[in-house]
Amino acid sequence: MRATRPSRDSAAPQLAALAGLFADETRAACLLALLDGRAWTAGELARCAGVAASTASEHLGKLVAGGLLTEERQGRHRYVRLADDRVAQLVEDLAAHAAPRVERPRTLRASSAGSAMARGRTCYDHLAGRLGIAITDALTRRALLRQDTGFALTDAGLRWFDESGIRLERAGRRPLARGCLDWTERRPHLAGAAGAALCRHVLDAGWCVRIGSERAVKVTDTGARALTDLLGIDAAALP
Amino acid sequence: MRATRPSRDSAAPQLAALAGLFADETRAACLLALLDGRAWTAGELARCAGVAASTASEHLGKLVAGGLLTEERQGRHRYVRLADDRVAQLVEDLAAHAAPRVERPRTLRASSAGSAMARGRTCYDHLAGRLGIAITDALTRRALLRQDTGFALTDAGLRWFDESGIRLERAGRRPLARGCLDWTERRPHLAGAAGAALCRHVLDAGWCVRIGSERAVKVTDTGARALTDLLGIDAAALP
DNA sequence: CGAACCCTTCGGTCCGCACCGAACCTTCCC
DNA sequence: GGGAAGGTTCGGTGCGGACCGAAGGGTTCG
Repeated sequence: MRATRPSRDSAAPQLAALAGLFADETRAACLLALLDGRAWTAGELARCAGVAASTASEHLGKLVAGGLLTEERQGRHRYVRLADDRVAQLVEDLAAHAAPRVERPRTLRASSAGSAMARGRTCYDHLAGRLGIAITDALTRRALLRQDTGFALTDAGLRWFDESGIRLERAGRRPLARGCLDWTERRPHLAGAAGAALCRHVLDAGWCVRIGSERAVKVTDTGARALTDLLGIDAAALP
Repeated sequence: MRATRPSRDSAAPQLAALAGLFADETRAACLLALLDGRAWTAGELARCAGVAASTASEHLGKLVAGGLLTEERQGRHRYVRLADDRVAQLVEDLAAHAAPRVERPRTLRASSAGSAMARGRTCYDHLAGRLGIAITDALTRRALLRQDTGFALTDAGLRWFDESGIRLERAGRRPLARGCLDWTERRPHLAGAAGAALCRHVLDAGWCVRIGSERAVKVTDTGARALTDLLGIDAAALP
């Protein structure tokens, strides 16, 4: 048994316990998969992580008990999803710090498979990849978003969301705008309540569609026109 | 041996490995202690964490190898500090997520010892506690800092730093302003390059002094006057 | 009702690792 | 030079936990 000194205050055990939830390859793989913001069944995650169903079940139990996931049982299925945007942010932050290297795809096949994700994808509940960066940059160029002194919408930005018919959830403690480091672009894209609202609108309006059942998304023709109109994004620059 | 499925991409092992560095009580205690931004010797950290010197040495080796700490050897001493502000932010984020409870001090002694920290302290390289919050609020009230649509300095805020003679480091990729969740106040205070510059100035100008060798700081009389002049902070409201 | 399916619980195995004390190295000081 | 102090390396110990397969409980569907 280890000595408990007074200076070892109560924060360290809690920090270690939280980190311990991430500190397993299988659980990490589950959390990364769940970063798409959707609910997965226990079996899907087990296959995704490459472990037996019983093993995955135990891991999910720990993640739920630790407050990182919420579960929803429907019939014989157990759906789990990330508990909230704060957890998603934590996973993103850790992943961004863990993978500081820019990976060059080795083969043509890997390159094209990866590039669908690199072109555009969802990151929990907002847009990422070159698409997310292009939108974030366009907002910044039009002085709707301010990145030089921090990360915040401007008054013009608030008006733009209002005039575009994108309703912002200003309730709750979630920040309106937040920078989220993009894995592939290594630069921040728009996250927070505004990023979520924008992503929802873009998907609802049919400006973007999901590719298969993956996180990758692609811009539709309507979407390209709309983005050009609203943000002056050059259609040729869109992924 | 576990099967390595294709879907278990390269990110999960890296994420798990990084989290593993935090997932030990002793290492967590070291990282939290190092959050004061200063360099500690291996022996100090060993005593702080309540383990043998040999044990601490091994832990520090792992943290350095993992890129979380940098070391500097001087004579027979081994000084370690957090590698950079990104690491500090990661520790803060994890700690903030791990300790969602507000702890009520049990004894009078603990209360007074704790309240020095609660009144004002440094958090890596910026100010925290009620002092940090008071300054952040004052900046916000005077429209020098914008928190309602994200977290960024305003143009007036840039001018204020310039006119106050607080030089901002705008080089590097570090954001100028960033919100850092305050442990004791449960609200964000100013971090980032601006928070660091402000903290440095406040200490250099003698507006605040460190209490003993701890993280806690207290406002001097000169400091109280200066803060009232510059930011309109009510001296009575200062900790 | 029985079969197929999804998930969980339970035993049991095995590996990793946090820990300590002892020995050793280096630096500093008398 | 000798001794003290800070730090590291090395064996050895013990616990925690990740894993699997088998068995069992619900749920759905034929």
